[in-house]
Amino acid sequence: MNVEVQILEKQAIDKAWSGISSCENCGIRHLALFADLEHDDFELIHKPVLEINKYTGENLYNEGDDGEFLYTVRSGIVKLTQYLPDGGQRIVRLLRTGDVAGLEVLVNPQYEHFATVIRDAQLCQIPRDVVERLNKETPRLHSQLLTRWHNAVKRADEWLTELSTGSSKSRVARLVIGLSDKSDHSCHLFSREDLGAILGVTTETTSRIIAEFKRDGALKDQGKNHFWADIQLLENIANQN
Amino acid sequence: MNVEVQILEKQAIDKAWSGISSCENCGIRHLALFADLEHDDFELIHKPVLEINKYTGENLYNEGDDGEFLYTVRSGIVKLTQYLPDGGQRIVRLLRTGDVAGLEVLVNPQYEHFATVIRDAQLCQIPRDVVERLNKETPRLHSQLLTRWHNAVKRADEWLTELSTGSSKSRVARLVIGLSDKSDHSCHLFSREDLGAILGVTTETTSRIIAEFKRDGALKDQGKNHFWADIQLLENIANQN
DNA sequence: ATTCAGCATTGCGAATTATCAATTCCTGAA
DNA sequence: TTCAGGAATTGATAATTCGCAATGCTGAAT
Repeated sequence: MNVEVQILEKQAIDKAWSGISSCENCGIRHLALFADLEHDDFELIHKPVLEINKYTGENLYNEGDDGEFLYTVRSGIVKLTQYLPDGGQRIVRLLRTGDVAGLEVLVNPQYEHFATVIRDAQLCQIPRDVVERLNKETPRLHSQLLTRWHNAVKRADEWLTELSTGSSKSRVARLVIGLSDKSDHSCHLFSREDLGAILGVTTETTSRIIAEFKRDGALKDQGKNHFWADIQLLENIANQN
Repeated sequence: MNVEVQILEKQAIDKAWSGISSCENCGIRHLALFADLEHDDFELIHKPVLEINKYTGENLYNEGDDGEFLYTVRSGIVKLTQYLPDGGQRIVRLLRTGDVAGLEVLVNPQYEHFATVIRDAQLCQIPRDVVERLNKETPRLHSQLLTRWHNAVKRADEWLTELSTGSSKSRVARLVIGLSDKSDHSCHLFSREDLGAILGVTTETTSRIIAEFKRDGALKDQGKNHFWADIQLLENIANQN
């Protein structure tokens, strides 16, 4: 490697430290893929990691696309969707702060879902090369990767047992609980359509149930899909019927 | 390490090569966790890997148990089940030849499912220590582990989109297709109860639909839950309605 | 403040699925 | 071969959920 290239890379690294994205000093690093990296490891980042903003409704990538980037969610929420041949769709996971979208491209070159922002998000766009290189050169990424995968499976399993088992009412209740902040009872929901696609239930059924929760006082509407949630009551609903 | 221990270990390794379980010469190694290991790596196996037989209905481990072993499925089928607080149960995955049960103990010390044999199985019982040691000492296990996890997620996602979305009839059809051997149209099903727990549907509904498939000629009963399957017809059923 | 478009809600009849209770069918053991 | 017990199937009815259409609500733009 010649000197010029070294300088360019050094600059890129400096930039990464201070400007566009300073992975090493990242505020959410303890949550992120690079949590365990050490100072020297960051020098292996030879391509820029961009910090990007995406707004509700915007798309990160499509199933089948060539997977050039991984995305770490800094804030906001991203949904991963899959479609059936007959057009049926299903949201298979929600990604939140610290989660990674597109992990699969480390194993397979194509994305396996449609990734769409459903709550304004700040993301780190990490070139696949960078992660592959780190994965090859430092063992400190391994355990994070294993943990990530483990987590994805665990969540998928929970999704299945909690959100796809039982009556619609129980399932909506469990979902609402999962989207609630237990400390202050606040709850920010998505469109009824998305909620339905998470639960495998029609938009109307979801709407009816949420409207019922409102009438029963399990949810109090505060506008813009913000609610106050009676967690206890919702848990009762979730565990019966 | 003293000489005696070394000898014991050497014997254990020899045994592993020839007797109880010869991982290096394993007939399904290309499918198994140890696929990429090289000759020297096998010396790192310091505890015996047992080959065990389990019969339908037998249990491998329970959720919450201390995860002492991982199990590679050599033949047969193992179901992984999770329970809801309200008693509802859901089969979240089926493991077949080459799959590993209990991978999660590499990340977390407790099993996350109930693992039960639902078709007579031959298994390799691998002490967690062994895998952890290999994971530490040889990079050749990493990619297998990542691939395994990736696979588990992929399957979980498919399970969700294909087996938990759409009408019961479509879902039963998709499940039957998935359990069919496309080359000879043979299909070996499980109890209606297990099929129901896979699909999140009652035993009776499952039974009715399968009985209907039999009447329609989509399935031809050959006794003991063996069937001949009209894949094409089943696919039509799966993709409509 | 008004308007409009996109969601959310609701009503209603149809279709699906659950539930409970028989029967019938198999299968493995005697 | 017979028999007992578990599993599968079926029936009848209730409960749930869907599908479609109509209506209501909300927030952003004018």
